[in-house]
Amino acid sequence: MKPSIAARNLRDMYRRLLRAYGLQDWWPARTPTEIVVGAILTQNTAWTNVQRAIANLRQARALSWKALRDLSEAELAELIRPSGTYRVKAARLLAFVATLGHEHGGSLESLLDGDLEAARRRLLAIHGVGRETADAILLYAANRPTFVVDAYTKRILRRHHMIEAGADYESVRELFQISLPADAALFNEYHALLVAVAKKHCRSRAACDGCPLAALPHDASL
DNA sequence: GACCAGGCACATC
DNA sequence: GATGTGCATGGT
Repeated sequence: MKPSIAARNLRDMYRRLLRAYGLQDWWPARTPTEIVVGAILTQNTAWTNVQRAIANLRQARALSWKALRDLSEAELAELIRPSGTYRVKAARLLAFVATLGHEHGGSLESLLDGDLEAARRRLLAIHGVGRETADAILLYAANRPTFVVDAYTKRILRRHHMIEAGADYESVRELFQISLPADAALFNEYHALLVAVAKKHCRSRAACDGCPLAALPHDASL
């Protein structure tokens, strides 16, 4: 697909979703610390379970870098147990805290500021931070214009013939980056709208009925 | 009871 | 570079 066509399709899709669902206000005004913690805890996990874990951390007054650093891995694991894969995630949270302390003087701003792609590479170098988590942290905690690609995003774009089967993360992200203005509020909203439409209309073939994207060329079997 | 959810690291080919 | 596997909970 020619880049100009893909760009037009992406913008058309956004207009349809926004008209159908309105502003989603995803991951609004919370502390950057809580957003980073949530981004790691939500890896392959339903958001309701992440909220339980975050509630535990808040209850334990552990939602700050200093408090997290002072917890043992076992203590942290116990607090975040409801979010699943808790031993893995405890190690990842502590890896993030350690990197922040050792290489950025404990300043999240210094980690996330500066050239966007450079900041993204710094995040990706942290154990436990992959592409989606890095982009979520940059977008939601620092308001940087990087698009968060998830399984829903790929599925919808695939169904609408906008990407190839098996398209990798970076190529899908790049499609958004080059097709849309670099606007964090837009990227935030677009991603939230994709999740909303997928949850409502992509669970089964029959669920396609009433989908705001049904008028666009698509293949519901994908 | 299977399947999924706002993935990632690691091993293997 | 692509594919397979372990991690582990709570909801449907």
